[in-house]
Amino acid sequence: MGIKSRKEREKEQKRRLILNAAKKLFSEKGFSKATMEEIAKEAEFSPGTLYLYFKNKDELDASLSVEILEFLSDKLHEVVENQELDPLQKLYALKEKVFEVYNYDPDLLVSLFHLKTRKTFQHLTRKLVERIDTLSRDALKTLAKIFDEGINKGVFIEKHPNELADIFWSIYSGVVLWEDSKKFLNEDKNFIMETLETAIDIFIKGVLK
Amino acid sequence: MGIKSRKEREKEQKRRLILNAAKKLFSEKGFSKATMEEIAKEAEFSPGTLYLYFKNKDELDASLSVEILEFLSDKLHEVVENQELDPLQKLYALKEKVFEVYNYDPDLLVSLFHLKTRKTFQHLTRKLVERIDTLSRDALKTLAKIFDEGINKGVFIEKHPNELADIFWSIYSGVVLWEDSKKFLNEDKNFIMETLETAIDIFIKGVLK
Amino acid sequence: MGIKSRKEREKEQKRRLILNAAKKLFSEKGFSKATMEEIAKEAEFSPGTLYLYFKNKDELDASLSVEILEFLSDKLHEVVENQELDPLQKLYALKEKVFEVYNYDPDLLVSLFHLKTRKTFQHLTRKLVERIDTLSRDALKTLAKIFDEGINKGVFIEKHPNELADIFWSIYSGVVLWEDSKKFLNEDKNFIMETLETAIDIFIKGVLK
Amino acid sequence: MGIKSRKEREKEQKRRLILNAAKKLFSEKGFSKATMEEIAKEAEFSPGTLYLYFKNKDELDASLSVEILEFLSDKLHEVVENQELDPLQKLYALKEKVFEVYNYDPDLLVSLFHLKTRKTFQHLTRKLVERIDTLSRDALKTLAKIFDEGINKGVFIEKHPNELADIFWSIYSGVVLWEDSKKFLNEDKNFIMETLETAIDIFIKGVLK
DNA sequence: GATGAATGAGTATTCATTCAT
DNA sequence: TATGAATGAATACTCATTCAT
Repeated sequence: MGIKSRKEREKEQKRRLILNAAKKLFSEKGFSKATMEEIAKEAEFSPGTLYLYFKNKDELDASLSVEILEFLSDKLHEVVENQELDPLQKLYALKEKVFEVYNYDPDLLVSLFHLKTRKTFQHLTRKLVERIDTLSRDALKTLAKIFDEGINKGVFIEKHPNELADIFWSIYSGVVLWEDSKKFLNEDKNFIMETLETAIDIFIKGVLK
Repeated sequence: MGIKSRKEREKEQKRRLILNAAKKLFSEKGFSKATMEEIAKEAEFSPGTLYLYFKNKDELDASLSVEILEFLSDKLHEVVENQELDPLQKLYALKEKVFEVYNYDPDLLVSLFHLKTRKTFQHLTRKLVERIDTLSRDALKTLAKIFDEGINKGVFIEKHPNELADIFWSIYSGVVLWEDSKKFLNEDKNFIMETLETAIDIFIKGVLK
Repeated sequence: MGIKSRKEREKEQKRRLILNAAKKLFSEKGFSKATMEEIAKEAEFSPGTLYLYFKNKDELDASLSVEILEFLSDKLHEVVENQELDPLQKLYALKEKVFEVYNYDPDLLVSLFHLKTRKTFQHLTRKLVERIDTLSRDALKTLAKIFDEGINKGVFIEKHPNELADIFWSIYSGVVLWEDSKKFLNEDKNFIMETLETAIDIFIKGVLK
Repeated sequence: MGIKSRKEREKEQKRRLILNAAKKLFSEKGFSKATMEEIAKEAEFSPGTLYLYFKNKDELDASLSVEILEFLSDKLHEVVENQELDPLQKLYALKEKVFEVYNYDPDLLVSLFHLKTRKTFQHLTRKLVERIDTLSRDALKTLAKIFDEGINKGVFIEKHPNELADIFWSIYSGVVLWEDSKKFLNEDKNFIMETLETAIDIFIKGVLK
């Protein structure tokens, strides 16, 4: 960490331009229907350039997920490592972080889910698969720490912390994906924030002893 | 309704064979990566035959969702219309139905979700779009009735019944999709039932006044 | 051997149409510069159809070589198994067969050489690689038999029969490839037959004791 | 001719580095499958630099052939112009030269053959095409001189000297290419020298009156 | 109805070549 | 000179869909 050359910074910026273009098109049209040519055009590069930064389409998609997981991971750590909060407060702080993630980019979760529902890691470099794996586990472990602390202090119901962490995450992603999907059945949209808030409140009430 | 000729029954059976093959492959590999040829082979038909029963790939996929929604709708009605249960009992009965659906076919939900995240209904017949829309709304309305009753009787917290119905459904699908996706990160699997049970219990505790 | 259905015969005919188109274009423009689309057009099929008969471009090329090797193999066996000929007569009969092969299709050898100079069998099915290997070895073994017999009978110089077979084959392919290549330096062409005849005569004189 | 500035010498050295890299990769993978980037990496230059020394890929390839032809031409002249040798001795001296060429660089011939089988000179500068043409004809003419002398002195069989020169050359290249190609069918390798020696001995015996 | 061979538009990917630095 | 990032035309290959049998 520390000083990066201008070249490196420029390279990273271009990488991000591509990732942003891909995120936009993947969440607009889905992974399969978004073409590399469109993504290139959106990022204002030629198709060939995409392949200087990403091995192939799958790798571009997966790199997107890594970005998101890294962002989530950071937010989770901020909460867990805040010494001034008790477990319940951490749960509420978590809710705020969840909103923050959603506000930062409402499509993040949808993009992430594309990876998770894709059944094959065949075309990805081993390195990338390992990074995704590590980040995923780390995020859940961090989440589980909060529940562990709460259970130990007798504040939360006695359940395995991992299971609670899974449920918290399921609710988060379930709500976002569900509400997001309703757009296409012509429902009013943008209830996501409200529904999410209610859902997490109900969850918090449910896990209290 | 009423008497169907043998021909009609045979036709329906074949339709179902195709739908089952499609369900299997769509949930295994996703809509885009499953090919019509594979589906045909799985159903023991030739590719051309699929087009005698379904206008195109999108329509096959959507018809699948109709099937699932009809199944879910039936289960929901059974619960809601059972006069002998109070709202809380209905919630627990609902949990049992959810398990029933999952046991009947663990892939149902994954397949349904494919529809919901598809971004275009362009290739579907109007009739089919309307049927999906009606079934979706009906299912949620039915679910909302339980919460409405519970709120009116002062058993559940005061929230909009639709919102609670959405959350219930989000949790259900969120858990299944999340746990399902973990398989690919080499986690132990088949925790779905347990996690689902805990999640719904927490939810029920959370919605009680 | 045996009865083939009309379907099978038709399929084989179409396969041959494609092989002929490929042979023509590969020897005209070389493997890399001949496109699948051109080959399809030449064979009066659509590009997709080529892939119903051959897994990929490499496999199409290799199948071409198999054809040639099978033809050569047949001719060689005819000579070797002719009981009425002594070794020297067989060598002259071989010369005739070589002309026959060349007359049957002057491009055969050039096409075959494309395979031999290609460095990777990676994209070929194992089955095809094995077939090529078997045919190649068999052809050489058959050729070696003639020399073995000649050496045993004291007619030919004492050298390893395999080595003589290799040299015979080298001369054959060397002459054809060399004379063929001269066309592109604007030399008069079609000396191949004459040069080949002289070369083999010199060889035969050289191997006699 | 004469004194070259340091600059010029340096330039020539770099040119040679590129040619060597190209020779290696062209004979390993063939012209089409060897990429300019690989060649650049092998030569420890950047891709752009290659274009400072060669107009394009075809020109690089053709320049390679010129190098080889010049080398071969030198060796041939050494033999032909040696006044102390009679025709038969020249033939044997030629055999030694052939080994010398092969030992100097076993890939030379394979690379040369790439040029000869290339179907288009379109992308080459006229100057280069003419140089290749001149060198090729000169080499053969030189070779033919030996046979001419041998025929005139009544030592060799009565055939057109050009034809004998062609056959000599065919045998040389045929053996090398053939033995080289066998590596890929998993045969033991490095028999080339032995086979070549036997082949030329048989040839010499065959051309003697 | 059922077949499955044939189609051909659509797309990911490669790579010779250029050019701003 | 030398670089190497960027280009974009070229092309192998796929797969939903059709239609003659």
